[in-house]
Amino acid sequence: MEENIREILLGGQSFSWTEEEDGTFSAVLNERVYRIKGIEDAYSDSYLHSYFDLDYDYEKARQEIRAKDEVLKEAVDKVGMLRILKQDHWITTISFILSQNNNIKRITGLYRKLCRNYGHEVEEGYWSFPTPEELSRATEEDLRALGVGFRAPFIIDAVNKHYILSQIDSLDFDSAMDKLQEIKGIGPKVASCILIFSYARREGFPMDTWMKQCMAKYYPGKDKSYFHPYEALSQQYLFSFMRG
DNA sequence: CACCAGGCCGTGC
DNA sequence: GCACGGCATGGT
Repeated sequence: MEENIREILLGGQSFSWTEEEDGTFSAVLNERVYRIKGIEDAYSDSYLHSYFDLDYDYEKARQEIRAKDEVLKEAVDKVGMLRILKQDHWITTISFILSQNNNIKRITGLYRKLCRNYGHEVEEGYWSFPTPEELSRATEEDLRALGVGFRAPFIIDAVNKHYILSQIDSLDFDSAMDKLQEIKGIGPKVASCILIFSYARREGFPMDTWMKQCMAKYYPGKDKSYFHPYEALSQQYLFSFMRG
């Protein structure tokens, strides 16, 4: 089954990627520019090997999710094959703080403004996402001027508490959720996105507006435990299905 | 003009 | 514990 690379990179789990005119996807990660056409381009690079979680059997997971019920079958067949990325903790944290009460297009725009204004140029025209230290130069007023709105103080708090992100790996899921929510602007939904999309915690099940609709319509009375042990990947298929 | 977008915070009960 | 209004911005 061919991977839905566009949905994987642009469908709402990452805001780092740009689709170029020729169909190449590019992103600044790991202090350099990566350009790929498909997953096959990731196998020869150790950073991308981890980033695309190539050691996990997504085909098997997909088949088991597909066999769960008719809704998931339709979702999986329509969406194709998804992966869940293992992204940088810091980048993912700020990305999903930006995501609250926002849409993917505008989140991507704000992400790029942060890169252009506070990151550094690793190649002509390609800017890195700012480190906590780089972003600490920004005041709340600076961030509001960029257009992040009421999320400005949340970003400042994340800069001040970024050390939290190195403490997550040693915690169980519930403790990790609580720990991330010590940062202002991070609630249950954003915390679960961070745990899924950068800590490979497959039991996360973010409930955004799309998923609330989905659960009310197709899974009344059920919760994330129904999807065990594929909570995160099932959610990702359903999210793409609902938006599609 | 309204309502929505990968929600959360502060307040009130 | 749960319900509610407010919140910046841009798109429909």
